[in-house]
Order: sequence, then C-alpha cells, then structure tokens
Amino acid sequence: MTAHTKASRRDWIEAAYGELARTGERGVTINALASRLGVTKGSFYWHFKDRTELVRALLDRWAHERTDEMLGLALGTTADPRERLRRVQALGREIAPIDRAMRLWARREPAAQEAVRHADRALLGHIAGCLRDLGFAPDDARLRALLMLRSWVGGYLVPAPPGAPDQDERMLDLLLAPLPDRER
Amino acid sequence: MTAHTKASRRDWIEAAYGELARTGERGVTINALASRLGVTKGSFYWHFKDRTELVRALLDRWAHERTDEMLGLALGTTADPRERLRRVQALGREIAPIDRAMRLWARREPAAQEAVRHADRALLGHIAGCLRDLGFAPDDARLRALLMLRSWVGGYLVPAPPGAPDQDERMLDLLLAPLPDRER
DNA sequence: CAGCATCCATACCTGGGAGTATGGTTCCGT
DNA sequence: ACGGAACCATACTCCCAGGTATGGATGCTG
Repeated sequence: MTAHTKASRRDWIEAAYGELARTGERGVTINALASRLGVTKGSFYWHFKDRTELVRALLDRWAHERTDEMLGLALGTTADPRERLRRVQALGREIAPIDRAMRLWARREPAAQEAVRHADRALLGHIAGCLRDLGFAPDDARLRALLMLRSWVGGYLVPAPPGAPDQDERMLDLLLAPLPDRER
Repeated sequence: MTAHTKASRRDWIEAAYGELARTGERGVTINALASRLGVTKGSFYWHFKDRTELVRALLDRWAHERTDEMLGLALGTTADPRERLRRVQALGREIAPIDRAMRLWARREPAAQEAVRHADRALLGHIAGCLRDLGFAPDDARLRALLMLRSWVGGYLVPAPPGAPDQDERMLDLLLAPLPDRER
C-alpha cells in the first residue's frame, strides 16, 4: 500500500486497472488510487490532464491485453475445436472480474462500449470458427457462439444456485447438441 | 413533469420505480424525483425517513410486481410447454429495463441481491417445469433453465451484432435440442 | 555549485447529492 | 373563526469526488 516510492504514469494505470477489476469503474477514484500508491492527487495531475485521460489509457490497456489473450486462443497448440472451446471457457473464468467491470462500465461510457464491442466481435468470431470446425453451418455457428457468450456473461448477474456449481462441460454439451429435424 | 399537485408516498415510489428502470439505481436521486414530481425535497422527507426507506419500498414494489408476473406465467391458459416458454421470453422483453436495473443494482446492494435471488428461484423453477413437461430429466431441465436465463440476462451486456437481430425462436430450438448419446 | 526540470504535497475551490431546520400554506373538524 | 395537522418550499449543512494553484523536494546537467 503505502510504498513511499514515486508513482509513474504506468503505476497509476496499473492501479486503476486493478481497482477497476476489484470495485468497478465507480471505484477507480483519484484519491483511492493515490492512497493505494502512497502518494497524493498532486502526482496524478502531474501525469494526467484529468480523469478522462486516465480512462482512455485504461481502455487502451484493456484492449491490448484482450487482443493478446485472443492471440493466445487463436494460436493454441490444439487443433481439436472442442478443446479450444474449453480454453475459451477457462479464459473466461480467468478474466471474469475485469471483463465484468468493463461490460458494466460499457453501459454508460460509449468509449468503453466501443472497446467491448470490438473485443466481442473477435471473440464471437473465434468461437464461431470452432463451431464451424465441428460441422455447424456458419449461420448456426454464429447463433451458438452468441448463446455461449451470453450465457457466460449472464453468469455475472445470475449466479449458480447453491448446491449446483457451474458445470462448464455440460454447458458445452448443450451448446454442441445437434438440432433435431425440423418438424414444421 | 411539473404537475403542481401534491405528491403522495406512492407517487414517490412510482417515480423512483420509473427512474430506476430508465437510468439505473444511481439515477434515482431525491432532487431528480422531486423536479419530476413538481415538488422539492421537503416533500420527500415528509413521506420518508431517508433514502434507505425509499429503497426498501422500491424493492417491495418490484418483488410484488414480479410475483404477479410469475403468477401470470403459471396460470397461463396454454398447456403446451413450448408455448409457455415463449411467454417467458416475451415477458423477458417486457420487463427488460427494470430487470436489468435490478440485477445491476443487486451487485452492490445485498437487499436487492436477495430480492433478485428469490425471484430467480421462482423463475428458474417455472422454466425447469416447462422443460420437464417436454421430457427432460430434472437435472437436465435445471441446467437448461439456467442456460436460458443466463443467455437472456447476458443480452443486457452483450447486444446482438448488427444485422443479426435476436432470434428467440431459434434460441429456443437450441435450448430444446436433445443431447446425443454420450460417447464417454 | 548553480540552475532547471521532474515529481509530488498541501491547501484550496467547485458541484452535486444526502440530510436537517424552520417557516409557510392548505384544509379540515369543532 | 380558530387551532392543529398534513404537506411542502427555502435555505441551510455536510461530505465526497474532481480539479486547480502553488510551493517544496529531489535529481540531473553543465
């Protein structure tokens, strides 16, 4: 906490990033970050013009990390599509805190919304690619990808009932269930 | 807006309810409601001890409306389970604004969280009931119900990509797809 | 060592939202 | 008509977060 060293611009961004994941966008306040870094607001307004500039840097940092993670998914060593989908799930559990904060933030900050939209386009593309590799038609794959993403994100606001922990593998089974022949 | 009549306690609650659906919990501020009702804070603090009391009344109001809606679902005239699931979807579109606000609010307000949890238990029970009527095993039905609810709620934070509007019917098809014989 | 740039602490101002104190209406019953 | 209760306006205070102004400390460079 009160490490009495200096605080670089990067330190501020990292602290804000951590606070964003921890307490959401409302929690990333100048004074909170300052006391966390062991300095005062004077430092902040030296490195940044105002809070908006910090916010922009935050979005950039998130976007970069996100594209790196997407690269990690795309360049996965496994060719098995189902295994790649499992990695998407695993990544999802990892990044849940910051991802949740970003999505909540995106509801009232257009810049954040744009960043999330861009990242989702890539993620949905990757998931749909896996599904196409599993033999689903492009249209069907897109719909299932959206279902997978939404059910994951929905978990932020609908926790699993007690006694029934999240069962990613069974969820995957459902997402990959073939449609019966249409009867109408 | 500036209807210069008096504002009853119920008026305040209704105004807060509308503001909650419109702008979220942060938007339900005393002054905003006052100017909306054409009165001032003096009126508010006559009818309520403090903001917390208003909040409690809000939660009660939401819970009551929610149970009424659940009754509407349960007492639906149709016996066809799939049609009843369609009504769940339709209800979901109707109540999206207030439901979204409540779920976001529930993330930092324990009272709201409890209210949502209680409502979800009922909703999940109803959905799972429909699924059991369609022949799914109880365990499978619960999982699919959770998937359905989460994918719906996830839509709050993951909008449909442009050019591909929400396709509730196809989503239902996916949720009702039978599992292939397990191979392991 | 002088001098300048970097970096930060302190003290302030501002705006918005919760909450309070108090006085003024309006209306109703006797 | 009078007194009290219901209801609300006005004018405050307090608090917190963003933002500014300014001076002090540290360190590098010639």
